[in-house]
Amino acid sequence: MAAKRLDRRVERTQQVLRAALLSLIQEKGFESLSVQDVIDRANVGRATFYAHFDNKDDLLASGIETLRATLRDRQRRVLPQTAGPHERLFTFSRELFAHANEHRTVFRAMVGKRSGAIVQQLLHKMLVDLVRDEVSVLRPRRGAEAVDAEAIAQFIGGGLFGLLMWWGNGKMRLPVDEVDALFRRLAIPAITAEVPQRGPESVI
Amino acid sequence: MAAKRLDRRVERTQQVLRAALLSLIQEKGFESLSVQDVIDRANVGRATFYAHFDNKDDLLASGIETLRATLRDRQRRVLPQTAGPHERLFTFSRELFAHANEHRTVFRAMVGKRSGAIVQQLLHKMLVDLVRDEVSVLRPRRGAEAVDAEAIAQFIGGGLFGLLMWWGNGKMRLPVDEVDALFRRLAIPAITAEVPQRGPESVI
DNA sequence: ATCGTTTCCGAACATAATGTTCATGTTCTT
DNA sequence: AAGAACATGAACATTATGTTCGGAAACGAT
Repeated sequence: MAAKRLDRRVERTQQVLRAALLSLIQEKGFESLSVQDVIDRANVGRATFYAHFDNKDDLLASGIETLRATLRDRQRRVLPQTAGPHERLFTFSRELFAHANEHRTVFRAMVGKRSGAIVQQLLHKMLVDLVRDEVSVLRPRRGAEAVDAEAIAQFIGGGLFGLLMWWGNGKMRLPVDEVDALFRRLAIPAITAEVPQRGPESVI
Repeated sequence: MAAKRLDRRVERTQQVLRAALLSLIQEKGFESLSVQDVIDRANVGRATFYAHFDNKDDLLASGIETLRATLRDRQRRVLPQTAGPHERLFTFSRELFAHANEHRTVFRAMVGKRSGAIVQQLLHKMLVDLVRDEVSVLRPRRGAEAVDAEAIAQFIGGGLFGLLMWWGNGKMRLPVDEVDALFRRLAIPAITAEVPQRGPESVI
């Protein structure tokens, strides 16, 4: 947890490596991109790379971690402005779509057919985590429902992922607000349906 | 479309290659598995492999195609027995979960952490396709709603994928019927919510 | 400013997989 | 039975991977 102050050189090289990866992804996609490419672009010794990361995938994972942090910050910055409890559920989704929209070039390169699978896997996991946070807060532990809560998180997280991929890889014709609204319209009923004794409105 | 009668040899080698792939996946996972491994196990010449498939991934894709066909057959066999219209929506889901349950060893090896990303990508796509078929049938084209229909398919397909992964990679504590029921409870409200003028019951 | 430590470099190296080619032999189909 | 289609296997060029090591440079602390 406690972020130990890292050696300047370490921070610098890791940063430059992530940057190189990002720029290369936009050019060639993740799959067709070698460690050699990265260290060339980053101007970093081969041995140095392997001193920091196990391989390509490890570097990517570190990059995704950065993204997650960025999204958290965005959300924190916006959260105090949203008053209604209706908007408070899945607050992150709006920021997610907005972020994807702003960096659409990078986004497309990352999750497009060329870059593919591993990136998507990591993104999927990240989204499920985000959803789980909200779902578990929303419905405190009540014994047997714990299983269902996780299932719901998996379902909605997966759905969000699918929606995001489709929207992002398509022409992105829908504006951010509309995809987000669409997501909410799809996700919220799924939650409420799992609590039959309450009406849809009482959940928020 | 029309399945041309293939040369016996062709059919045989492709089949033995797919079988070799499957058994190897269970041992090492898909990622850490070379073309060399496959052709050794299959007892097939190197040149022969590349005469049939472009690479590992291509072979895998062919395998998934087989799976899809299997599922289709299962569904066709069971469909006439299901009477109520309630069970007619997403009929394939039950067969899907059942199939995963029967071949849980293979399933786990395929989509587990070791095999990973590409397999999941293909499976995801397959599920979305299956869902789309049902959703588009359910709500015929009505102009502007076409966009939404695709979005719904993506959402539900993604959700199903998430659910399946979670269930399959976990301890599979829930019986088949319950996961399936869970899926329906989550998916169906998502559909009906998109047609506000109708009540939840009228859709089925 | 110096000193001890950490990191970086860069080149070399062993290993391993990839995808192609070709001459030859085998097995289909008709 | 004959010609076409397929399989073989070995060789080959290419490319990437991850590791090693001595020496140089940058760092943090005092």
